[in-house]
Amino acid sequence: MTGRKQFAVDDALDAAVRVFWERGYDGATVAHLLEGTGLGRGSLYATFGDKEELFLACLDRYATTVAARLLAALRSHPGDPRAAVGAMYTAILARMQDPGCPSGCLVTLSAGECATLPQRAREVVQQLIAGQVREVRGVLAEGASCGVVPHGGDPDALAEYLVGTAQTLALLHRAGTDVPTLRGIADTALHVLHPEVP
Amino acid sequence: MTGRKQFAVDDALDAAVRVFWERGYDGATVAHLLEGTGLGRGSLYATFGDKEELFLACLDRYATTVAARLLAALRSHPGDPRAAVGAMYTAILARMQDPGCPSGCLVTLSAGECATLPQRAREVVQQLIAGQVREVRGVLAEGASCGVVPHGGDPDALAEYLVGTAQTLALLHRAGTDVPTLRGIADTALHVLHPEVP
DNA sequence: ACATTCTTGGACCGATCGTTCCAAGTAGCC
DNA sequence: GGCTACTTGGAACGATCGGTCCAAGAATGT
Repeated sequence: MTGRKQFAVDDALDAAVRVFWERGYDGATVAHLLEGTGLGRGSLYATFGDKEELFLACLDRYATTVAARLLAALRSHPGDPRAAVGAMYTAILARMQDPGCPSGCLVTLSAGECATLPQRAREVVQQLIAGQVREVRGVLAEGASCGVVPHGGDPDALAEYLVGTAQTLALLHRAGTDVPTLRGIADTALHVLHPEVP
Repeated sequence: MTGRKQFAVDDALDAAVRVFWERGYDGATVAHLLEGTGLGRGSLYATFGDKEELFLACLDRYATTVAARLLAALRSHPGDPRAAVGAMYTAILARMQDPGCPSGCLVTLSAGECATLPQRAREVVQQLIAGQVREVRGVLAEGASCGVVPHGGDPDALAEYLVGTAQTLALLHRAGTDVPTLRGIADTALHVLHPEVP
């Protein structure tokens, strides 16, 4: 029919990300992916390989586009960990109010699916979460050297806790919790960085 | 072959809970349920109806057995919300170290699956989460009247936050996080109930 | 103009999904 | 001991799953 590709690979990838984001790895069928991307079977398999490979490509795409914006928010307040993490939470909540965006977070969704995920996908998901923790830990360390993080406990646990809270927001959003309630949860979580209270 | 039932319904239900708990609603096939319960197709369908009805029965069973134990821990420290929620977290973490128990929590797992769950199941999951929040809110209110909860913000948000943290523990456990790390997260989260710090 | 290379949509595949159905057989009742 | 009511395991069902294959046709190079 054509000779050269009739579509932009990145556009199709974005569409596939959206399908997985809406339905999860198991819940997204190839038929859903075909409908979402607008591709035919031949094009999809020739371009992306099988469902697992496509999913891995989608995780990567998600990390470099969607998650990257959250990371930018996190880094936008150097030296002030509370403002940095707060900005990340705010960015997450803002995205949830975009009706064009699926609910929750692809990484959180996939983390819940870990038990039934292909091994490579499970490993990538774990790496993505570990990467988020590493980023937050970096921000905290930077702030601690400026004397802004007065927390007395384990800094590693603090970073995991803050990332875990972000995943809580995504999970509860997926379960139908409204954004104002999530805002309250995020604000409450940030009190840990604030022993002297609001 | 028999004339009267050859198995205890509650035992079969417990086995089915375990299967759903391990693989989620979508991931658990009827074949898995047959293997897990040891029943034949005829017995399973005659006793529990279709997969959705069985799942609803499993959610109920889970709530009245597994979740009930966590609730008991929560209520075991009347007047001391921090000890109460801490005991609940400890009970969650203790269960995770039981090798005979699937990882995470059936409710949390199902919350992540909400988008692809049958409507009635989704509603039940939301009700279960709302019930947990109500319980924690009750404990907090009881403690506040005793002057133990010094938090200045929204008490509803505080309850949702504490339940959300429990779900974080379950989600991260499912994703492979080890229990000591989860312990650190739980301890960090409890600092919110402790403005004057450890 | 021709041959080659690549893309494309759909037909098609075996496997597996959830569900229905039924012959075989047992327990309880009169 | 016959009759009814019930349970049971497995056969079988249509639908759908992920994946393969291929004829048709368009772009490229010479």
